[in-house]
Amino acid sequence: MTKQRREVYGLLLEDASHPTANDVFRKVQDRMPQISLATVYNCLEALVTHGLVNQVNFDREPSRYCANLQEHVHFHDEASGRIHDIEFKDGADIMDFLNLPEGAEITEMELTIRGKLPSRD
Amino acid sequence: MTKQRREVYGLLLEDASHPTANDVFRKVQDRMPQISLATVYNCLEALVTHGLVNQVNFDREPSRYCANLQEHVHFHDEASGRIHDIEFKDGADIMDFLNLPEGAEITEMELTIRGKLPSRD
DNA sequence: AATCTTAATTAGAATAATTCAAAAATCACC
DNA sequence: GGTGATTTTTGAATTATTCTAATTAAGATT
Ligand SMILES: [Mn+2]
Ligand SMILES: [Mn+2]
Ligand SMILES: [Zn+2]
Ligand SMILES: [Zn+2]
Repeated sequence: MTKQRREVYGLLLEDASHPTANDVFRKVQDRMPQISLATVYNCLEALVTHGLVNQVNFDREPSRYCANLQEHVHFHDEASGRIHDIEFKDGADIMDFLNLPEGAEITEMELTIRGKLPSRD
Repeated sequence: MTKQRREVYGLLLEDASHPTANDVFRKVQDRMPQISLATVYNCLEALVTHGLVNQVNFDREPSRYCANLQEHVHFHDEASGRIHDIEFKDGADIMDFLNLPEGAEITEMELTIRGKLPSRD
């Protein structure tokens, strides 16, 4: 854990907005004006490799980063543009919904949903 | 439907390997040597816009294209590198597994799985 | 058939997220 | 405090995709 990695990680822990590498760069710059974008990419890669952070991809958009380690899916709200974490119901197992061939092993799963959330007025 | 679009679409109908734009380009060139990569991108975009073809994204890899219009998810086999279409079980509804907020509307959903399929020996 | 109209294709340049390479800085340990 | 390993920094390279401008093709109209 270097200073820069701690800074990037700390930001992701308190910012659940699923920022892009560039978002992270701009925000970390407030506290470390000399940090470079390449370092942010390096830090994010290190955090992802060590399993502290998830890299989240939406279509061909820039990758976003998420420090929520709970298994969850991503809901992309078309109205606000915001991304929300959605958890599975207790006991839900995705294997129960799919016609997977006998003996298939799942390493990793990514579910993203696009839609509208009810406005909070 | 232009000649080029028909050619690209025909290829995708008979090739379920989820080829990239570049894969499509190389294969269509056999039958239309003068076609350009930009045209392949244009044709794919037109087919996607008109709902005949799905654009499939895996992490940050190049987009792949799929003419299977049945609702399905993608299983990326780590051993072979191949992508397989997996269907939902009858009556399965993803909303039943998720803690979605009251009133959320789903426009679109994408589920990709990475794992190992049993080898077919 | 010749002309007009519109949309599609082509070739090549531009874009933008990400990665890479080399040099400078930092760190860990003796 | 020196030495080797790791990280950061800067700036250049990469690469999938998009854009631009010019050309071609396809239909419709005379
Ligand atoms: Mn963002
Ligand atoms: Mn391919
Ligand atoms: Zn998340
Ligand atoms: Zn498919």
